[in-house]
Amino acid sequence: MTKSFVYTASIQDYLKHIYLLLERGEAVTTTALAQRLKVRPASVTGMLRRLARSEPPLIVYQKHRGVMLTEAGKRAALEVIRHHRLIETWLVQSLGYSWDEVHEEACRLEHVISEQLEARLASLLGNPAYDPHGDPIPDQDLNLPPDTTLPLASLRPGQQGRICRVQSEQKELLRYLEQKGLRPGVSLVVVDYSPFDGNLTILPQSPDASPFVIGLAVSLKVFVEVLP
Amino acid sequence: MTKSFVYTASIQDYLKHIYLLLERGEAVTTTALAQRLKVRPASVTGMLRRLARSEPPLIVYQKHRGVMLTEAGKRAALEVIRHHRLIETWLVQSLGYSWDEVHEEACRLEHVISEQLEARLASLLGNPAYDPHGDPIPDQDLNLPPDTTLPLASLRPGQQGRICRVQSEQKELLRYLEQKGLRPGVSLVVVDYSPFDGNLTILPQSPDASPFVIGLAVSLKVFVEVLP
DNA sequence: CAAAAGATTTAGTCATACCTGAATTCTATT
DNA sequence: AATAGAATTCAGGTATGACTAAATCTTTTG
Ligand SMILES: [Mn+2]
Ligand SMILES: [Mn+2]
Ligand SMILES: [Mn+2]
Ligand SMILES: [Mn+2]
Repeated sequence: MTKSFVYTASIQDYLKHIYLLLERGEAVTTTALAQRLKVRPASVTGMLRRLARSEPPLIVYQKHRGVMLTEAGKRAALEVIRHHRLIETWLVQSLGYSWDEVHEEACRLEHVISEQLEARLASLLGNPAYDPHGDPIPDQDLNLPPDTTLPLASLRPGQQGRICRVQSEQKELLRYLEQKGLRPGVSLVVVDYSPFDGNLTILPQSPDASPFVIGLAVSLKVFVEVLP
Repeated sequence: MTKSFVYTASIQDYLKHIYLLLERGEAVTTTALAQRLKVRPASVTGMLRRLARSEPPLIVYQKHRGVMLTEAGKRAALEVIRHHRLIETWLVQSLGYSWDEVHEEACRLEHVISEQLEARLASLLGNPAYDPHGDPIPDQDLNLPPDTTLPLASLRPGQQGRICRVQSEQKELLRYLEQKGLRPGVSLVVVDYSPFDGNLTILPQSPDASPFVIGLAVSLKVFVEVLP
C-alpha cells in the first residue's frame, strides 16, 4: 500500500514545508522554502528538480512559476505531518512536556517511526484530532477535518471566539500565551480594537481573568472559532 | 558534561556492537563486526581507524590485534544501549508490542531521542533496570547491575533456575520461547541432560506445564540465575 | 619450520545525497 | 525597454561511508 517511507528525512522536510505553505495559502516560493529549511535558494531549486523528476513525481514544478504537490507528494507530506503531530501530542499527554518544548523532538522523531508505531501511538492517545497547538492531525487515511477558524486579529469588539489553534513554533510566544491563559479550548471576548495599530483588548472567559491588550504579532497567530 | 551526541548513527552502531561483543566476552574481530553491521570487513577496518583517531578517541585500536573502548567510547556505547533498551521497554509496556517486534524500531529510534526524552521515558516507566528481554538498562549514570546469570545450557538435572535474560533478536526464537512460556521471571527445573548433543529436558514451574526438550541453540541463549 | 589458509589491512574508487557561490536568466514592474 | 528582484544553472564541494582487489599479517597445519 502506501509505500511511503522510501524518502529521506530531507525530502520529507521539503514536502512537509511545501504542504504547510500551501495550507496557509502562502506562496511556495524558492526563497520561502529556503528560509524555512535553512538552506540557500540554489539548494531549493536543486531539490525541487529532484522532487519533480522522482518516480513517482512528488511535485509538479514549473520553473519560475511555482510548485504543486502531486497526490504522492501530498500523501508523503501528510504522513510526516501526522507523525509530527502525534508525537507532539504524545510528548505532552504522556510525558509531561509543555507545548513549547515539543517541536524539535518531533522534528527528529517524525522521520523514523514506523507505521506500526504511528498506529499504536494514535490508539494509545485515543486517536486525537488535534495536537497540543491545535494543529489538526491527519487521520489514518490522511484526511483532515475542515478548518473553520479565523485569525483572532479579525474579530472586533463584542465578538466572542474560542481559541482553536496557535500557529507558531516560537518557544517564547508559546510560553507567553500559556502564561496569559490563551490555549486551545479557551473562550474569550474582544472588548476593544485600536485601528491603525491593530491592537485588540481581549477578556478570556475564565473567573479570575481581566482584560489585556495583544498586538497583531500575536493575534495573527492565534486562530479562533467565532461563537454566536 | 556528556557531550555525547555529536556522533552519527553509524558510529553509534559500531560502538554499540563493539560494546556488546566485549560484554559477552566474544572477540571483537573485524569479521564479527562486519557480520553484525552487515558491511564488508574492509569497511570495518576503515571505521576502526576513524574511531581510534577521533577526538576524543573512542577506541584503542591495534592493527591485527583488537579493539578496546576508551572511556568516551564506552560512554557513547552505553548511551545508545540505554536508549535502545528504554525504547524497547516502552514499546512493550506502553504500546502493547510483543518482545519480538521491538528490536528494529528501537534500532532506529535510539539515535534520535534527546536526553530529555530519555529521562522522561525512564521516569514514565519507573526507571526500569531490565528491558523486555532481560537485558540490563544502564542507569542515568550509565552504570549496569552486576551480571550473575549463567546460560541455561550449563545447568544439569536437578538444578533449578529462574530465567533472567534471552540474548537473541531472532523473532522466531523469541516467539518460540514465548509460546513455551519461557520468559524472564519464569523458574524451571532441569530434569534431564543428554550428553553429546547437549539437549536439556526442562520443566517450567507453572501449574499446567509439562517437561520438554530444548537444544543447545536455545539453551545457550537463555540466561538464568541458579536457584538453591 | 615452512607453506597454506584465513583474517585483516591498504589503496584506490565509488556512491549517495545534499549543499554552495557565482554567473546567468527569467519575471514583473515601471 | 530598462531594471530590480527572484529563480535557476553551472561547476564544484563536502560529508559519510561503503566497496573491490591486492597486499600483508597471523595462525594453523603438515
Ligand atoms: Mn505514517
Ligand atoms: Mn504542532
Ligand atoms: Mn542518552
Ligand atoms: Mn533488548
